[in-house]
Amino acid sequence: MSAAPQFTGWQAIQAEVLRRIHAREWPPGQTIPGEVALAQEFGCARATVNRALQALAEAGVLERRRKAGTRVALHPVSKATVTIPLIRQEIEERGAAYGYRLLRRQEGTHAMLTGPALHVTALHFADDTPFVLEARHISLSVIPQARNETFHEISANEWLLRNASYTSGDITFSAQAASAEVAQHLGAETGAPIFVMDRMTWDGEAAITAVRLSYVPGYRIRTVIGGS
Amino acid sequence: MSAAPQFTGWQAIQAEVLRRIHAREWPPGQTIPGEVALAQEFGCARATVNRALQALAEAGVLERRRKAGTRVALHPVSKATVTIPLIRQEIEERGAAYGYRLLRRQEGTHAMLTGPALHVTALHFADDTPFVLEARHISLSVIPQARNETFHEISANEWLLRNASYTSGDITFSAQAASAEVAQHLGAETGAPIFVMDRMTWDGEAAITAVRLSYVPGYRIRTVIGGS
DNA sequence: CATCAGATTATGTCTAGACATAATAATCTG
DNA sequence: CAGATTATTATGTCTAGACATAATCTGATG
Repeated sequence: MSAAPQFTGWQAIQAEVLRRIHAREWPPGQTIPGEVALAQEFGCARATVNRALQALAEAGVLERRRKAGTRVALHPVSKATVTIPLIRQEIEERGAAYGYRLLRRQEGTHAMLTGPALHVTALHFADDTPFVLEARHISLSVIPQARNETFHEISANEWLLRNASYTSGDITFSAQAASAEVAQHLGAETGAPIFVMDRMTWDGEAAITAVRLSYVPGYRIRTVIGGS
Repeated sequence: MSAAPQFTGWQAIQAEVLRRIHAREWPPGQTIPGEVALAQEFGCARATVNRALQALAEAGVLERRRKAGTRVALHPVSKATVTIPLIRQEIEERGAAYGYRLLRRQEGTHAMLTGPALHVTALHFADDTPFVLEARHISLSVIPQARNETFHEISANEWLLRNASYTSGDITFSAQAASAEVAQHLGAETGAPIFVMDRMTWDGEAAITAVRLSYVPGYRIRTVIGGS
């Protein structure tokens, strides 16, 4: 072994490993050579091989366990990374003009939030046509300064980014039938299939905000997997 | 300064950096100290700091540019990783019995695939109730051995995992109104909001398969962000 | 035979130093 | 002063060696 075509950089090694997997040289389930062996074959330091394999493990292509070694994942668990953009950003990236209108703002409570909550409903426009309806609840005990904001000029979406930070969140996507209210705001028929994104964010243990985004019919979210 | 509680491991450093960001010690947009400075402060090697910062940059929390330094991202672009499980696996993880039935299998062509294609329609059940309708097109020029498979016992979903590998893919999620046919198979009303996942996979330049999964009403996909 | 303690081993991570690279800042030149 | 060239600098990556950690394997023991 040697004469190895001098792979330069851990990304090159990652590519070569991927090639062998796709070429079925290392079929799913098989244990691949150890890091030291690969390092010698590729003519590089073990740390370099480690970097490459670790990245592939994170991507779900490999499964690694101490002592047991590294195996090609049986079920290449496709992990698709969906980037959740700012609404304004998403609209402007489509080449449309961003518009915003506050629909309602009132205090109350919410099942998922402790203490008083601020309820804000607003509509985001792309070139004067409704794009997404934002129904949000903000915890006033965690973010009291929200009380002083009218949300008339700036959306809660952006205001929170500037005034609060979160440590974790939870998102679900689903398809819902448009209620009469949602349909009216989005300019759709009642009962139309609506792509809905529910998000909940926490700062440590404290729940900050719960939001439901109802997108205009035809909306789709796109993502790429394995994109080299 | 100093007395720094000996941060051990790059993950600890990552945590500390995250803490400073959340605590607004390093507000969004601000350039944080260079790697050498941090390494000295934390009492570790620069490579360790590098590992931590690189991971955070990959997560979208930091923006790094050579010479310019490292800045806290202005828009914490939430990157949610959605794991796309095998259908069987997803059903069994819900504690339901998996069932499968082939509905149709015929040769033809497909707009996104070059050459002849095999069209397979099948239904996946959870405890005898329909769960998802799979409408798939397989390129016969890329995967000719698909011709010899009846897909009567095994779903195309699983068969492809065992018999083909992909290098890249493209997924879109959307909400669609159930067509009469879809509604009938899923036991839903025509026009009901259906969560739809369209997937396209390639092996290099060759398009392998295009599939549309129409989920039973009420289905939702869930993901977590920032989960430590 | 079943169980537990110790030897083995592959991965996980750190270190200290080095060179590469890209982008900014400074300087020189017409 | 504008434009081109060079110096500087922060990140990107590699190396060689070391120790840590967790599993597995081995063998001894009851």
